[in-house]
Amino acid sequence: MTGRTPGGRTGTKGVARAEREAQILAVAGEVFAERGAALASVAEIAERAGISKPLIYNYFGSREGLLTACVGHAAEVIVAEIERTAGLGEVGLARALLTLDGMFVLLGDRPWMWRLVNDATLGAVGEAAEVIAPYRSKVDALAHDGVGQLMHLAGDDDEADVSALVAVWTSVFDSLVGWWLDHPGTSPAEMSARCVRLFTAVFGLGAPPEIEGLSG
Amino acid sequence: MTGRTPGGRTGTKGVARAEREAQILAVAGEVFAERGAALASVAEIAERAGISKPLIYNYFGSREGLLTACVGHAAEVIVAEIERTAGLGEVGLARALLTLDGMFVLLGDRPWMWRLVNDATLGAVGEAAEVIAPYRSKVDALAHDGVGQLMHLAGDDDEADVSALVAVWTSVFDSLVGWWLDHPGTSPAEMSARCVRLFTAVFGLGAPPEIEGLSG
DNA sequence: GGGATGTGACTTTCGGGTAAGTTACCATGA
DNA sequence: TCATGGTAACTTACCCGAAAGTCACATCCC
Repeated sequence: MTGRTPGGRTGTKGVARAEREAQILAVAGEVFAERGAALASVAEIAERAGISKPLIYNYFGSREGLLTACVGHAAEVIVAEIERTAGLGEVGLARALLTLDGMFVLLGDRPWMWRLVNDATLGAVGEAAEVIAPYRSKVDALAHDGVGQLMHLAGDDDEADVSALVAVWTSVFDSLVGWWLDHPGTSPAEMSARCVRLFTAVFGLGAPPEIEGLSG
Repeated sequence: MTGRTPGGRTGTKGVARAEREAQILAVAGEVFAERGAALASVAEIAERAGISKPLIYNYFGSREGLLTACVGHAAEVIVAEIERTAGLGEVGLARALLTLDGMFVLLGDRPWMWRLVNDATLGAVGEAAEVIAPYRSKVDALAHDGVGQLMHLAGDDDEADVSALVAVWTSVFDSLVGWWLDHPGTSPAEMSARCVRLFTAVFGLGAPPEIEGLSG
């Protein structure tokens, strides 16, 4: 008697387990990315997926489990793409542009993946942080590799300098992808062309002049 | 009878209103920046400040009011500094380096300010978003100005290209400041010197070669 | 009919916010 | 100098809503 059925139907809808799981994962990825991983509620995910909250717990055990699955899947896909382009044999700016281009193509039909993996609130304690750490390490190592080559060419082998430039490059990459995601309707090819123009313009400027007025 | 005093003393501690307000503002700024604006709880702020939660509501009305005060103050200080260095008359990379240097000096004794103003979770709806929007606009306009000069020199006046490069430059600035905040013990002068080295190394590379294998 | 799929209604926890009362400081009058 | 009362500063103990997580039950397909 407790489980009356006034509004919605209860009982199975004939959706296979694997299919439902993939659907939840996709919807959850979008919501986590849109609201921020720490702020999204599983009630909203359930609503957007057209199912009830307990079903999500039935499939993923906990909110943390769901987030972990989303983040793990997205990170794996993204890192694989970065590794692919890094292994193509190009160096320097050419490698950078190839990596960007590959990412634009990859994210074409799941733009939320990038936002999810780079969510700032993931860094907090929790299972998701542990899941994403190794992927972040891999990406950092690849960036360190590429940036190190460039810096060596420029005659600067200071380890702290390389570390700082890795942070900068990672951030440049993120901002270009972010800008692209914020301007839908631009094809990957167009965006890659834009990146080439920007790189050419910026790197064509030459070294900066002497600066006066700095502290110290 | 209700207001018993089992553990801590109740009643005034003789702290003047202005002093207490400044103390709460400073502690709240740190906590908001550390946990993320959307995730920090006023209970933790109260605990770290050594006072009770209702006192904060007495001073700032609501959590939103407290956050707004923190963000507004921090944004004002930071934007003023950026405007100061932007008005110094330098252009291009020299202006960029001066702005960075000024920011390092400014943030020396309140490093949390940067993280707070650039908190990603501030963008969500709420009073704090409205408070920070005009400051963000100002900074964007200044960056747009500087980047536009550079791009014009390089012969690229495409508005979308400029917009994208503004995003990139903002992000580069943020990553350099962030790296510095993550490596305490480095003086502003040392960090500025590092920035000069990095800029010199990167911009000395020259334009990228032709790339093959891009999409499209 | 039995297992897989699915749900309404519930409990629990946590954090924002409030009501009501307590204590210290300080001015005033004698 | 000392009582006295008013006010500013502060706290305990509570309320309330939102979101995580659970339970018993309902439905469908073979």
